[in-house]
Amino acid sequence: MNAEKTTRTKRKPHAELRKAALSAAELIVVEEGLGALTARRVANDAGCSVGTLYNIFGHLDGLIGEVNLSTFRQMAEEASRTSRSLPEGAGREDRLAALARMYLTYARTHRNRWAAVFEHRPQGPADQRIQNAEQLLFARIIAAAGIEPTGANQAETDSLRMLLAAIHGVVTFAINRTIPPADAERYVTLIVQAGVRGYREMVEEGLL
Amino acid sequence: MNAEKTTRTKRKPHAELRKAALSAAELIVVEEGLGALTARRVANDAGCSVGTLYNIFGHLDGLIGEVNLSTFRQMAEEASRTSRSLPEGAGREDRLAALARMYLTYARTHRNRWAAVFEHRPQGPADQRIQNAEQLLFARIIAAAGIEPTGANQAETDSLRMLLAAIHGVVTFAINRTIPPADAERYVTLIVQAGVRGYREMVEEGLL
DNA sequence: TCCATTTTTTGAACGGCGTTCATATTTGGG
DNA sequence: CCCAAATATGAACGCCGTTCAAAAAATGGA
Repeated sequence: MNAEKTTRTKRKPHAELRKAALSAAELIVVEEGLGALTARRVANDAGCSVGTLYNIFGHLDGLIGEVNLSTFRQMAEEASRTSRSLPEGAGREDRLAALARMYLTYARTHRNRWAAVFEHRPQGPADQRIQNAEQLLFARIIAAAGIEPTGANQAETDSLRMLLAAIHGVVTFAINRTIPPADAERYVTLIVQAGVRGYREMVEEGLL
Repeated sequence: MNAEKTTRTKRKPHAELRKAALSAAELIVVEEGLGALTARRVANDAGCSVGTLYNIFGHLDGLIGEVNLSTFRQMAEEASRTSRSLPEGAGREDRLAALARMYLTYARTHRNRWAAVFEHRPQGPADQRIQNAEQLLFARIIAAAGIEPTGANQAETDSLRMLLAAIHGVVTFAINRTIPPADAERYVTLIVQAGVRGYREMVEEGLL
């Protein structure tokens, strides 16, 4: 007997509800932070029961993961926008500095979204999609900086990753008020300049 | 009438209980992470009721703050230990690189404690003691790097703060597996080298 | 059309959370 | 010894994430 015969077609794959829940969740995170996101509130705002939410997203982590995915996509889009707004002949240092300032501005403007991404790091293998989105963001930034992602010069990509990590650190400290927030913009610009110079010098010294 | 007369001496200022609760809380954080720290568990482990915990610490945040304070102190102690273990004539770059590796090692060895410090940032003015402890840690690191904390050269202190932020970013990304953990030690060393060179060059260029 | 079957939705329920508070207990000066 | 002040208690409140039996809705064949 044909097994295919008995499989029923899935009805509405709760597409609309999924979107509604996601919008509700994003709104809550944006306005009140990840801590305010609860299953009951999302269900209420989306107009369904908590059980239905669990049918759609599995666990609440799934919903949070979706919100964070969209945050990474938003940041990647912002990086592209920043890149396009730069003058054609801008050098690498200027491009990187502009992207670094964009990252700082994003973190400040979308503070809760930005924080949520780092507050909630799933550690299972479920975190693959997030990793992918993060790598995509980095690829976009590296491309926006005007570097071809040819695997030829691994040292160059490596040092760019390090620079991004360094920028992230400065932004984190600025948000945490570990360094004076007023200095943050100057700092991110400086660290790009220092990083570019340090990298260049180390290449010349043959250290890379 | 003498007001002093009517004030009763405080009995046991729950000194022992406070210590017991703190030890219990630290053990829970170290072994299971900040998420596992609950008032009921601490009360149970310390041998008191939840209400008593609230009498001692005000809110649970107070208890968490104490744990985080002790983490900063532990890290400051570690920085001093690392400094002492360096050869007498070690240069600044080597000292900073050693301290950066120490920071990475601490984050890995005491992962839950380290994460707790950044997971829980109080934003009220209650965060003053944490800020102080953090600044103390930085001062120790800067001293351990062999720099006199004279206010003379502000640019030097500024750039060191930036370097610490950069190191923090690399360590964060390594812990998050945003950059390959296997590369982390090399990365933190490299970023110190690049930072020192970039700073030096920018001073020569008159940019600082 | 109608009904058996599958899929989806529901809301109550469970245990645990932070926090509060009336009550009980302990304390030390007179 | 007694009593007022300090301290400790544990039950209670409203919330949380999560589960699940039962209800409701949707489907496809007769």
